[in-house]
Amino acid sequence: MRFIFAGTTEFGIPTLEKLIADGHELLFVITQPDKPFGRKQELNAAPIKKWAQANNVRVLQPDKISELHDDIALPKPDVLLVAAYGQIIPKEILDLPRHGSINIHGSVLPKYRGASPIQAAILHGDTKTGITLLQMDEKMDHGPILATKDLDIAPEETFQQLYRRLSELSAEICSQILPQFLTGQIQGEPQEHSAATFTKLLRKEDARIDWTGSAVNILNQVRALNPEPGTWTTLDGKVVKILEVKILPGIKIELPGKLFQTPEGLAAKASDASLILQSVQPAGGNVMTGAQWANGIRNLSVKHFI
RNA sequence: CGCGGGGUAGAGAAAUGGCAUCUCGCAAGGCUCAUAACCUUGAGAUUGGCGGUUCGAAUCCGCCCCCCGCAA
Repeated sequence: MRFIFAGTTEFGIPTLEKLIADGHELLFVITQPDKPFGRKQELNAAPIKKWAQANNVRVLQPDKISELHDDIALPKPDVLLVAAYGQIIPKEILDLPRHGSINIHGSVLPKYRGASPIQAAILHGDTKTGITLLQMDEKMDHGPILATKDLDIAPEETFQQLYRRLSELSAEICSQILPQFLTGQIQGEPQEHSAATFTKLLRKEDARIDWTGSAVNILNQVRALNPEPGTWTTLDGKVVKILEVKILPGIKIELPGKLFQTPEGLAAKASDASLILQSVQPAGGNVMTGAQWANGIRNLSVKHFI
């Protein structure tokens, strides 16, 4: 198989490595242009670009992928494989390769179409998710399904852990399914569109903790949204990131967001239970345990998150 | 020159020109049926670095190094 890969995040790396190990030919990689990043507007290359450079693979970084019409058409690739590219790809481009374009999606479609399927699964407290391999059409995550693979979500699993496991599962499914698709042994099955659900792009406000919510919801939010965009709340008007929490059953205090000491460390009250703050980061400060943070807070007993 | 917070004992924080303090941890001892308890004592600091102002600088001024939040 001769293929082109389009992707930006590290999600696609295990898949690329697996496909190359299987003997498939990677023609080149398409990724987003380098963008100013960080406090000093430093230019930072996307993870896929770094990987490609380290492996002597050609990298193209168009502002719009349609600029690459000829680059994609001329080498007559078998497929264009897309994973977390971050741009809408027009149909003219999708149809260029002999067998069209294939997308790897981090959920079992038609559930969680859109930008943040992995976060959505954790956020909703799902116990199962998976990977879908689908043929791309003009609508987002809408095309015929070639294959899916399920994966159980562990109760305490974080976004990063799940993300990594799903990226490895992607490598498996591509290695197994793509060759069969090219030889016609597998054909796409249309999705059940009436069952489709969608995930929105996560915004900063989605990551703010509502202390009047249930402890389980807050736990899921913390698991799903770290490190990006980073779950947060405020104390005395200053932002505090909440990186890791554990549920502490029982209600002792009425005010939501109220801070108090426990044998296991600093905790804060939610509506139906409390959360032990295992790892926090005040604005301007380093990551620390809740207990360490508490050592420096004056009048802790009258403080509460808002 | 994108906006902003910060560097003080092993950790987290006070102290805005005058003996460097508090909480946690650590060490020794005491009290308790018991402890995330309490009491006593102790060790641990060149206050990021260099220079300047001053009788006196963590504190004021200048330069440099480093860490981080926002934004992108």
